[in-house]
Amino acid sequence: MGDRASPRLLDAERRIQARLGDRQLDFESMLAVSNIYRAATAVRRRAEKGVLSEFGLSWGGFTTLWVLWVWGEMRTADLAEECDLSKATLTGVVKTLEKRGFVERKQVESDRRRVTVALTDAGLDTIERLFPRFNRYEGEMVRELSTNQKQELAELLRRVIVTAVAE
Amino acid sequence: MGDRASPRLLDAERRIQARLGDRQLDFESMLAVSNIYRAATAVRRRAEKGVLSEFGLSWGGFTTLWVLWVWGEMRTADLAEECDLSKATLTGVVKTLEKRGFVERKQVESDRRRVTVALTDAGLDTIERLFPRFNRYEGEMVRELSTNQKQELAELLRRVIVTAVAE
DNA sequence: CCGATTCCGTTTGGTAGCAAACGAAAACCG
DNA sequence: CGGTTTTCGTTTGCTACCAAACGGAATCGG
Repeated sequence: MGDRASPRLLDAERRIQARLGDRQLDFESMLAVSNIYRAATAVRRRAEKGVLSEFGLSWGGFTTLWVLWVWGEMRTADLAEECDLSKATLTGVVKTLEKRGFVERKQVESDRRRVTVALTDAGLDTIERLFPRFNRYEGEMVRELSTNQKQELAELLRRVIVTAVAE
Repeated sequence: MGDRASPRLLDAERRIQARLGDRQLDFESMLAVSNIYRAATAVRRRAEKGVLSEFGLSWGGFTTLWVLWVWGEMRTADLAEECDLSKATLTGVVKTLEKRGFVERKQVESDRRRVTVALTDAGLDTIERLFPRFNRYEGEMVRELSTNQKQELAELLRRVIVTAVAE
């Protein structure tokens, strides 16, 4: 209950209650959700300033490279879904990755509306050197958690994801 | 163990291992970190498409309004820190909020480099109507979790935040 | 005092992110 | 076939986000 012990947060809670008047406040949910967001921001910033910047990659760029590495050449639409990005955003990310020489676009002969994206040799080399370091960095981010706690965390988050994604 | 049970993920794990060869993979950490990010994205998107869009606010805009509501008029630098944004980003967010009529800037008389930001009447009215709904939405996002699990989740994330933010 | 330094918010230039509109290509169907 | 509809990826227009550079204002040191 480290959060509850913080005078900073107790103060905030008191202020919020004052603003809310009689209306009830679901403090546990508020804390859970806001911590999800803060953790994600912190972890992303850390990754981008640390490992990723050395390779000239953003979080989204890394994700895209990683997906292509694991799954191989893919159509734009599938790649976007796998990266959890809109088609429009993926177009931009791929454009940047192309500029950096990490990926290449290929027109599909049988259907000229379609385009596939694949790693270049440089992209392959980069992700193969980068991923082990990224995975090590991930380990550092959760180093205060036991193996069980990591699994517990992943599972709790999975339930939130399922709820949030469902329409 | 929901994640491990998914054939989709097992397949991915196998592929990653194949790419990695003999090098070891810290799968628990990978899953924990990637789920943090996916959960944050899902929760944010859901909030922006649901509650927030009705009020013409982004996640960052809402956060800013909320901080100003709880803490009152603030200097730009403090507001940026409290919102966990860079000064530059906050300038933009405040500009948007000003355009929408939610906040106003005030030059500080005693030190003309400084600027404070405060809620307008419209901003106050908005956040007072919005926050209860946002808090209800937060509850929905974690409705699959017991109170203990919410606290557990918040605590596990707090440890990650502390690790990631420390330099 | 006054020159150098520090402090503060904004601007600049870049990437990332989305929805909606678009244009070309394929598929559908009468 | 040929017109309509659907399916693609991209473009457009917007907000958000950051680091670094900037420029005005305050402060510090002699």
